[in-house]
Amino acid sequence: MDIYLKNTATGEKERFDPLDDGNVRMYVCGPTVYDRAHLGNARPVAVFDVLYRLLRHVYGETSVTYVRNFTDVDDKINARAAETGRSIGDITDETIGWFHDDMDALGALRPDHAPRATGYIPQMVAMIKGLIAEGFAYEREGHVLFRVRKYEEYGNLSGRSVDDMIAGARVEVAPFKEDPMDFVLWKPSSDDLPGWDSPWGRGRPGWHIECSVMAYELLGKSDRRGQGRFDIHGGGNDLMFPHHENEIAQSRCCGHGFAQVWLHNEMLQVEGKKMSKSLGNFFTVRDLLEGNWSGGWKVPGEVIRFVFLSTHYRKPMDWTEKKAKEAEATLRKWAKAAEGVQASEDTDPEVLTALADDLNTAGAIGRMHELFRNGDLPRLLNAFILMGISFNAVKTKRVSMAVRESGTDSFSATLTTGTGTAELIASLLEERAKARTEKNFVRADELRDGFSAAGVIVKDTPDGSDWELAPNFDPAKLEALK
RNA sequence: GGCGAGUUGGCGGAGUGGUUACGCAGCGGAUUGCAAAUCCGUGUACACCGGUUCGAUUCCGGUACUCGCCUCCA
Repeated sequence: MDIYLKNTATGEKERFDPLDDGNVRMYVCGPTVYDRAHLGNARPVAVFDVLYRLLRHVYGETSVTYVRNFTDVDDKINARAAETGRSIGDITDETIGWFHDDMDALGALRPDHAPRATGYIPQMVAMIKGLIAEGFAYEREGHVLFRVRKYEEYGNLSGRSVDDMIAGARVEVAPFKEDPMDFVLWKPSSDDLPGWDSPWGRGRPGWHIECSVMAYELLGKSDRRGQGRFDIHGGGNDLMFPHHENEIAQSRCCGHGFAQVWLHNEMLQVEGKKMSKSLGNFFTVRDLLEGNWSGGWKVPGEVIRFVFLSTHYRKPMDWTEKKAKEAEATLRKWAKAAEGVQASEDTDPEVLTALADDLNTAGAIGRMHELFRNGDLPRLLNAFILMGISFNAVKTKRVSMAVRESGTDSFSATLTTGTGTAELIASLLEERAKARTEKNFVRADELRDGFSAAGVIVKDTPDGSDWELAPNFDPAKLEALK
């Protein structure tokens, strides 16, 4: 089974050829932990989780090593600590816990290693020392800066030349920089900020060096030929420059071969616009899970995942409420049909081929629709497992997608706990069924129209009636049907 | 200004040098006491202008528009 991936570094879709079939190694940039993960953070997690699963499927579960870091030393974290008066450790611990919870909800497997930057400070210091020794970095006023001009291939990944970048670019000009493009490897910390002792005084690492170090320690070090190489480095498109460019510069200048294949996912938008706090379309994964967003309803994690996977990772993806509803409807339909069905042992070849073709998840989903239509439920389930999509929450949830009026959300809570309204609906449905058997169509129609007017959507199936609440759900009208 | 990505039917979204994506919505039918649900059927779209070709939505060039990055946001 050949996997093809579009390598940003070469611009070509290439056949993936791991350095070591027995240990396929992948690194993905993880979050800076100062707050809940927003929806945009979740896209690369879902995308690279599918790749992780595919690699495990092809090379074997124990033959893949996946690393995703946590940046737990950063000025944004310091700022958050200063604002709240809480300790940095509290904030990062809590945020890391949240991140795991939220990504678990999306059905993402935990990486094999989820290192924290602060666990690798001595290694960072060592790498920086090496860079200085070789003339690739220099110390000024407690800072250590990377000498970009010294690395000739700088800019190759993102296709930029150093001169272009400086012309008209808003680069930070600091008096101690030799060149405006030089970036920080180490910076001094005042007493109130986290810091570690170093040859350059008490300070903290720059952002980029963390990834170079952790990728080397956990992946590159095990390169059989001792060249510090590993297979795949992934991340969001926005990280390509400067973050990934800087990682490459640092690592290559230490003699590390670094990543062979670079993958970048495109950005996420919301209702056609960039997600931002000022536009009011900013929400976290948790907000979606709990119904605390503009749509107002609780979006199960698998629905979020399904929406992500229905667009190719290298295309901009627009989160819309309409898509979320469609995704949920599809999952519910499949979940219902697949109840009690055993997944097949074999994977549908077309699903696998689609995924192996540069992670064509949308194509794979298209094929899954066909499997459903053809009644090949065992293979549909197998595809679900391969893509990490479950549907437990969708299956058990009777109330969700349409509940969005602020006043009705409390009812959904009541309903899911099985008290009050749910019993009333059940008894009225029973009454209607009885009326129909007795050919009392006047009462049956009255109930049918009544449900509709009260905002209860009834779906009759061979096994009985299913129902859900519509946005216009009106408990008073329902009560009046008694 | 520099760099990059994209433009597919009402909507979403794959893919291909000449044959059906697929889903949703719509329409027609079956079914139904009437509905709903379900099932069956149904849609010839690929921004614009050139070029290559027997033939291009698919390759090449240009134009327009959209979006992203260049500011430690994935």
